[in-house]
Amino acid sequence: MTAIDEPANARSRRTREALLAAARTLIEEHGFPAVTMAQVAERAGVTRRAVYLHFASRTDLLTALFDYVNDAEDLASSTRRVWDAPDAAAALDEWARHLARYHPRLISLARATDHARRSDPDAAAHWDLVRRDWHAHCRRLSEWLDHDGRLAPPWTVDTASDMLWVLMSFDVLEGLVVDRGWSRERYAIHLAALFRATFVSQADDSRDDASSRSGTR
Amino acid sequence: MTAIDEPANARSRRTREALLAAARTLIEEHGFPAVTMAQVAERAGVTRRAVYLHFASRTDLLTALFDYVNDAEDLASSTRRVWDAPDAAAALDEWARHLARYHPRLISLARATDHARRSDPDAAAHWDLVRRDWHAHCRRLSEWLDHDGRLAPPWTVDTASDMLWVLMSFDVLEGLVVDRGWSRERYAIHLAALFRATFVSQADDSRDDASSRSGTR
DNA sequence: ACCCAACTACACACATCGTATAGCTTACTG
DNA sequence: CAGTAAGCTATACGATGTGTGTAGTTGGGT
Repeated sequence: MTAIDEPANARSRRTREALLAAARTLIEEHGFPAVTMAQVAERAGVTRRAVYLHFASRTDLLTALFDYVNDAEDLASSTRRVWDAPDAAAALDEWARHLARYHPRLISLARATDHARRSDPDAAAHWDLVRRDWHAHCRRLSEWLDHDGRLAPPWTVDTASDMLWVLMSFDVLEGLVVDRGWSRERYAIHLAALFRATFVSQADDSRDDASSRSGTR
Repeated sequence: MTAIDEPANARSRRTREALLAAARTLIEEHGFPAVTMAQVAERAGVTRRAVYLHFASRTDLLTALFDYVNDAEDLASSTRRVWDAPDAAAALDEWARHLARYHPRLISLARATDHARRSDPDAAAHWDLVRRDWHAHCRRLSEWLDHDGRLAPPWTVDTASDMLWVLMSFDVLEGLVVDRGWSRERYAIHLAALFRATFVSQADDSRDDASSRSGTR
């Protein structure tokens, strides 16, 4: 899906990258609504018409950019730590750290995509795919917690998944990190505290072998 | 502030109301980006030009509409229950119920305002005022909890206020109630559970006079 | 019956998206 | 090292939407 036009010209590939880079910096500087195709073209050093030779529409450019950044920023290595955790409770901590580590870089693009999806069905479809994927992660965490017997009442796998999922909201992240000036560190710590207090039941932690009992492998 | 143009004509007042009602239903049906001034005018039965005799811009119409609905829906009576609670922990429960009771009616308008503020400084300013007001509520709750000696670690009044504030996010509400199909009841219960587990320390509830000790009056 | 505010009818300037078309340039290929 | 096709430019166009300008018409209040 990423490499549909793979056998493209060298020049073409360069222009495409320049357009994506231009769009990215412009969006991060001024926000998506303020960024026009003309501006992207100008910053990339091409004609406005040329942009449409690479991207069918403004929305198409945005979604391609989102995927591009998602790939470039090495999402996989950040989530691996979550699934490598010894038990579900530790995984939840890592999940909070992952959100604090990885998502801040996506804020402006996520905002842009969220903005676009309100007026464009294509953007909405793309955004839904991304969020569906996130929800699967949250479900996996909830199931793990449940399997370890540490899912606190009144939570079920379903409700915990949903709640974890909405807590990934960029509104939450942006509100704290941007509007209220929280550091990523502070964000990670307090989000982890919220997760733990809310979803993790106080099991017999005195038994030190508890972690080995419930490992993944 | 609401009645700046109070001495207006009877016809003028009727038209203004018709425009607000038209805009409201249209936004709730199709979302703000899809609603044009021409459509609002048509539904209200006036000329597009006439809309600009009542509202300086599309943003102005939106913010006026937000305030109008906020007043009409009787916000005050919904929040009163929070501050009438016997103690801070109960107030937090009421706060969750308030959010589940009152905010769903505002979803489309809040989405619209949030959308508009990305591209319009005036909308951003108005939205900031509303959110500042919300933050004050959250701070009051946190201070009450702290005063009752039931603010759980690692929370401080500052951090708890901020976290409570971002949890008011319409992303959270919309994600659960719209995307995941939660009922308001379910939303209220689980939000209250999250609040309680996260922010309220397990105090000596056995002492039944604890509530009387920490009342507001 | 009068008058002024409120509204209409219509035209304009401007921004932005997306498309069309003819021609020029650059990179690959034989 | 030419030839050629892909990639790009230059320029124009249609469609929508916002917000303004202006002259004329209507209706509510006195």
